[in-house]
Amino acid sequence: MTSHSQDLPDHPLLRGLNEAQQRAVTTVDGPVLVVAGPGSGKTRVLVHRIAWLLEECAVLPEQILAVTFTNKASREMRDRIERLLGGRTLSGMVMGTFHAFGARLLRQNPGLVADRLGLLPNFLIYDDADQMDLAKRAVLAVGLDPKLVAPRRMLSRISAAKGVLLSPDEFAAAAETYDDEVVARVFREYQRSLRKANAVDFDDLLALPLALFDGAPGLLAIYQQRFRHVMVDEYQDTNRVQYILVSALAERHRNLFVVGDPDQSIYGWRQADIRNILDFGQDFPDATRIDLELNYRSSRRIVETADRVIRENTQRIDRRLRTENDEGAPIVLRELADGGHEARFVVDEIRRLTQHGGRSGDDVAVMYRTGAQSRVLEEAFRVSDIPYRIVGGVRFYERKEVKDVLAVLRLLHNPADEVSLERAIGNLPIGRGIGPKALDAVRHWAAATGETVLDGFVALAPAAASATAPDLSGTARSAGMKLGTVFWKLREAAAEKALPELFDLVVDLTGYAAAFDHNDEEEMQRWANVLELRSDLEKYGVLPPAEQLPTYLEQVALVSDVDAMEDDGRGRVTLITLHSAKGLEFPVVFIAGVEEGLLPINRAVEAEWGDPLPMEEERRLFYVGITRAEQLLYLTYAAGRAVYGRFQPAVASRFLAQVPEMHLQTLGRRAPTREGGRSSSLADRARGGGSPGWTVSPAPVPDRGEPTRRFAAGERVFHAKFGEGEVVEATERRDGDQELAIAFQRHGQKRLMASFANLEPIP
DNA sequence: GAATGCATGGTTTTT
DNA sequence: CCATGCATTC
Repeated sequence: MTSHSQDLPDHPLLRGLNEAQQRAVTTVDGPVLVVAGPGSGKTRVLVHRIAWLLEECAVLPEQILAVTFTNKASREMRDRIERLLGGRTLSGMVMGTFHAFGARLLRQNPGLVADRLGLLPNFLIYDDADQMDLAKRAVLAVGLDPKLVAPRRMLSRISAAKGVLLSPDEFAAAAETYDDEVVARVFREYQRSLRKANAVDFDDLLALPLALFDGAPGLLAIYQQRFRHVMVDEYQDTNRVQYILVSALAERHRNLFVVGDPDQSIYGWRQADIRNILDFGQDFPDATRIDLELNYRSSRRIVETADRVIRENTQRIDRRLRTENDEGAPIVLRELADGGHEARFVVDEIRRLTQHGGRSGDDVAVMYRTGAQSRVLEEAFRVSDIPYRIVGGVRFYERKEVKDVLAVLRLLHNPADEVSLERAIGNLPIGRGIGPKALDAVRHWAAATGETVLDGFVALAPAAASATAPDLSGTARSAGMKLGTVFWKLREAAAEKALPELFDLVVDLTGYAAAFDHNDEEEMQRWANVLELRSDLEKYGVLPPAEQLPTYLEQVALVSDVDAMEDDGRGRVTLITLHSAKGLEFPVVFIAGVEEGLLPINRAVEAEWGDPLPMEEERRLFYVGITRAEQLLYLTYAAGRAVYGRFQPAVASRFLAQVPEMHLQTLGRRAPTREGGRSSSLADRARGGGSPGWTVSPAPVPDRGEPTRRFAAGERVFHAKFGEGEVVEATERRDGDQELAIAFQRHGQKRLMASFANLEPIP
């Protein structure tokens, strides 16, 4: 156990760090948990710590494994370490996402992977859309109707199962309900066809390395020996498999350093297990815990608001976020009539800030809960003169025209990829004339010969001079021959041509290039996307020819939208989901759609009674959004919104009730509605109550008919959500209501309004 | 087998 | 509203 901070208080690598940060940097032995609030300099700590290990502790780059949440984060971290160490080489240091690390591990051990897992070295990583295709085919294959058994739901059940390392057999054995059995059947079929396609999904990238270690303990020992220091960022969003993976890797040297913030855990739906961080001390009893609570990012008003909002949650480590920053500007709240007005307000306000407020567009981000909200916002930006970029939305690599071309490239790399084959046949001109019947015949041939389906088509090509060929006749045969010939030619080209030239041949020979109507503006945009793919490919020319295509395909599968986000100096405003915004920061942040049903999302509202956890996750999401802002924060919501093209009235989010009135500036009047006088809108009620702010929780509308019972301190009460509790304090309010502080047995102390809480006295 | 037109249902969040 | 899937028609 050595701590250098006492010996070297003024080391260059520690200069400018506060005491807690210095401890985090210099505590290099044993397990360490850093609980880092937003803006508390955790990236700085990670960067300095790695530099410290290399400079002061004689650790070699290849002995370090650092796992980040996005590739962008790891890129930035690597850059910063390099800058800090002035050009010292970091080669050998492993830094990237869990998924990238898993993929790399599998790629580095092709022999074992083939032996133990039955995957050939050219295996592909299936993305979300591929997984959907596969799940749907699995549903059909087990004789079920995809309309009744939603493939998406199957996929999420399968993912959840894989997230706790269950095989299809184990899942089937544990099935309790009929629905579980259905899932089990689909799961088994899904996994079978995934392997048959020589492909893995995202969950496999985490689970298969563990499976490999199980079957080959020697391999695990090599990695355990190598990684003297294992670091994990955004630890609150790791799932059980990721936890097991890092614990296994760090087992020998026991230098596991994790950084996270339980209050920013927003991936519960992806099996992220908040227990990983909450129970770290139990899992590693000798762990050092370091808290970073001082926020350097945001104004005091923003920090206090965030702190006040998150304190409502019951499932958290009690701590207080603080800052020494200036008070800053008030948080702006604005109600608009609908989504369109909201979008225009945002755009107008940004125009004002950029034209008269000295802001640049890239200082600004607009955040929202659901991807669907980006549509109206984008519309408003498009008609404005303000440049913008959307992070997320329809991903580049998921665009139909891009996926079509990628399908061919993937087939050239992995001929077993039937999802891509079907896609190519269905969407490219070269697939014309090949229907289900023809495909079936080729499948039969493939099953009989042990070849792939694609090879069945190639066998039809005269040039291939194959001894056997699928039994086809008539138009199907000639169509199959054409397809086979194209792939036969493309394979030859793939062996000798650089990627951009291969691309040219692909779009040419498959007839895809000719299929775009040059007079149609939309089609030209799609063609432009296809061409963007080509310029993408040009970057891979520096690699050895045999590695170009595989490296590219791997990159396509593992790159995220945030990763691809770059500052191009054009001053673009960022439109981004709250989830994607985690880890980012902007001087100016707008959070749009702060409404019941949206933030919190409907599902969480519906689940609330039976399960309060989703609601708490929604609140964390709001918290993440607030804490992205450095100086200016705008919160907007609409009195109504088009859902599925139908107008739905909306109510301000309950979360707004926690925004301290003293930090709030409410802008403008509410747009006129046709509802007449009575409205449950928060703004209306606040005005009606005579005080210009938020004093009451807006969620449930009080039943005016019943007189509210009065409560006194010491009285025992029952609450539908929080259960039994005791009134600690009862304060009379001017409006005749009571403000109660109640200590609940299971959920801690809460402040509730008597008229809203619906409390039952317990005698 | 392909093109066209109608019906239906789907929106959390992503590596 | 929009994307997808199915039925109808050629």
